[in-house]
Amino acid sequence: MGKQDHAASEARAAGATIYSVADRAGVSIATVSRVLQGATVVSEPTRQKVLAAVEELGYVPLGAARSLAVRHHEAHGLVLPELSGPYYAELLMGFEARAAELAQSVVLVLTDSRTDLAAAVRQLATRVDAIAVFGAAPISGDVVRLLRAKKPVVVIAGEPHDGVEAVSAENLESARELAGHLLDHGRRRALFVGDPDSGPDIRNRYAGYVAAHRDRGLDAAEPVRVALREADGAAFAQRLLAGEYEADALMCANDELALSVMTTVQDAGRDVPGDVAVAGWDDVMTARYVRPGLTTVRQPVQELGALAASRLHDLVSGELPRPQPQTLPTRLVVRSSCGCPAA
Amino acid sequence: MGKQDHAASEARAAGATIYSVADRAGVSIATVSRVLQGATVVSEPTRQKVLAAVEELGYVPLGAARSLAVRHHEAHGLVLPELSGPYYAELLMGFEARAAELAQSVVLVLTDSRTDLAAAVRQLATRVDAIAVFGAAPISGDVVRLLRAKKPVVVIAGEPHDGVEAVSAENLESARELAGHLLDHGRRRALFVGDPDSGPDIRNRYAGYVAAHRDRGLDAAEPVRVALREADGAAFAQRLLAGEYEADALMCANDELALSVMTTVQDAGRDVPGDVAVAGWDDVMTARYVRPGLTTVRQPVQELGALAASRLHDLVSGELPRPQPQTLPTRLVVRSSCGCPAA
DNA sequence: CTGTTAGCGCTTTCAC
DNA sequence: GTGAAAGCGCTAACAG
Repeated sequence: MGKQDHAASEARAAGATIYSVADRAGVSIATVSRVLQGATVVSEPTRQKVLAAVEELGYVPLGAARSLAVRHHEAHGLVLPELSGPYYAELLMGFEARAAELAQSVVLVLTDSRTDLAAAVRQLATRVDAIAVFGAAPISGDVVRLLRAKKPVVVIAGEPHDGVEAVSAENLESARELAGHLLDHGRRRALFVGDPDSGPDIRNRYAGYVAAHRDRGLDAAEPVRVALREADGAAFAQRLLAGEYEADALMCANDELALSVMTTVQDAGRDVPGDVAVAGWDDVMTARYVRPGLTTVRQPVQELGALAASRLHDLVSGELPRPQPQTLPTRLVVRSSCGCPAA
Repeated sequence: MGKQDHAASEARAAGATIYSVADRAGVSIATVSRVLQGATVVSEPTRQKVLAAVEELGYVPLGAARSLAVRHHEAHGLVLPELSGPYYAELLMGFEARAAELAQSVVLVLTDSRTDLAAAVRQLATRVDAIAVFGAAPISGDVVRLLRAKKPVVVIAGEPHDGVEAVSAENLESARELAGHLLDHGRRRALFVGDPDSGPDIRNRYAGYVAAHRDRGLDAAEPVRVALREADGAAFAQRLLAGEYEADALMCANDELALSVMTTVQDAGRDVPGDVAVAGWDDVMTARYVRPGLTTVRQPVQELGALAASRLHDLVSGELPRPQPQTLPTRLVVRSSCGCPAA
């Protein structure tokens, strides 16, 4: 029985199931399933009857039932720290767009809003086929590894853990190029602003900064370890103005930092790049609106998100994980905060 | 049988099910379910055995099976146009955070990346309990209404359709205040830049602009109908510079527009606010970095997202839809692009 | 081309 | 406090 009395619920459209549709169309549920999946051949008249019934009943299939039957969710999970600033938003856009192409839903988890992150991630694993986590997201390696045992995982802008594949943008070489550019403007007291320990991205940017110095037989200074938000930049700028640091160039770990430093310093009457050159990283929208325009490095952020989604899909489809991180190229964007003449 | 040979799969951890866990712990699946849901009372020794088995097997429950059994998804859908610029990103953050509090997953659909939007939304309806769609998202009213028949829907920054509840931020009064502020600076050729037909938000901002004029016995000009992106602002600015319009103040429909207009005009040698005052809407990050600082209106965007998530949850829980739109207050942020002295 | 039927893995009465 | 068993709605053999 059970199955049989589905027919009884036909009336309340809200509860339309494959049974009520089949009933109404005068066919079996298998046929309904067939026309809805567009899979096997169904005679045109039958197909029309079914479609009509679907329409009349306003039938919306229950995804969970399908997932249970086919044994996968057709969904990817994405774990990001937050969405302020353009970086993560673009990453997400790229991820979502590619996932859409691959007919995968995306379920999003923002770690900043979670008190129990491990639980959130476990819960996420419950409803997706694979998960992409941003490298800097404060997820313990344990959780990632645990997950890895059950579902494909790729880390974005992080390092490949044991068996966990990574995708990222190139950092070291472009940082070396950017730092070199600053140095070649004749700056000799270039400071790196940002904490190399806050993640592999920043670590590599600092490494590039060091490399550029080494290339020229110069000594690289220790990094000024500050966090990457606006407020941290402003605070650093105040210390700089107070004479705590001496610098004729600032290579900031990202644009948010660079912009707040630059603005704070300018408001105090200093000239950029005259007194101090400033450079950032990311090429956010604001970078081209400020005066002088901010010299920075453009990352293919959307492509990075898309790559993550693609790899997830590959992995779900049985592809082998790539041990080496997939690295996307970046590009130095020279404007005038570095000392170059305005365009 | 079927059920019985679940035991056989115990070996391959990847396929751990509630059966293998029960088996391993020497209890029934009902008991496993109980300890995992923390629902009914389970003796401490039993609970420990189960937990141990879960741990050893690395058991990750299958969300779809639970959803099917409990007959809801514990997930909310959110349909947004895209994520460039801070507005949608903040909305999403607010939505996600509140959804997390309510123990709901969020599955995101970006319309700009979809070719077949209606299909995407139908597909979304398949896996969530309720859906929030941004008012300006190009979803036909039909789709929304169809959905409405099956699942709770709330529209964000849109208008309450028949039975579809709306949440939004206050626009008209703050627009009136902003326009009045411009006018009270003595500006007499204030133009509204943006297309009132692009959505209820903009329509109300224009209405406020008109009201401010009426308040003062002035005639309001027709709106300059341009889209809301950076490029549209620059294009308009060029036409302005070419003398196609005459204006001593520009009230732009959003900050993105305002910023590109302001920068373009400045680069051509005009003074802001000397030659022309500029105001925007949204209070994006850039608004406080440019010089002069952009006068704008701050919207409680995150709260708006949170409100949408809350309402969705209420609706799912059987609350009645509110016929009137829930409106959140906004606030005029005066900086110096309007003609006020810099702080 | 279409119908029957056996699960997919979990929750939830109902007994004991 | 614990187990047995009946579904939740859908897909996918397997027959016919």
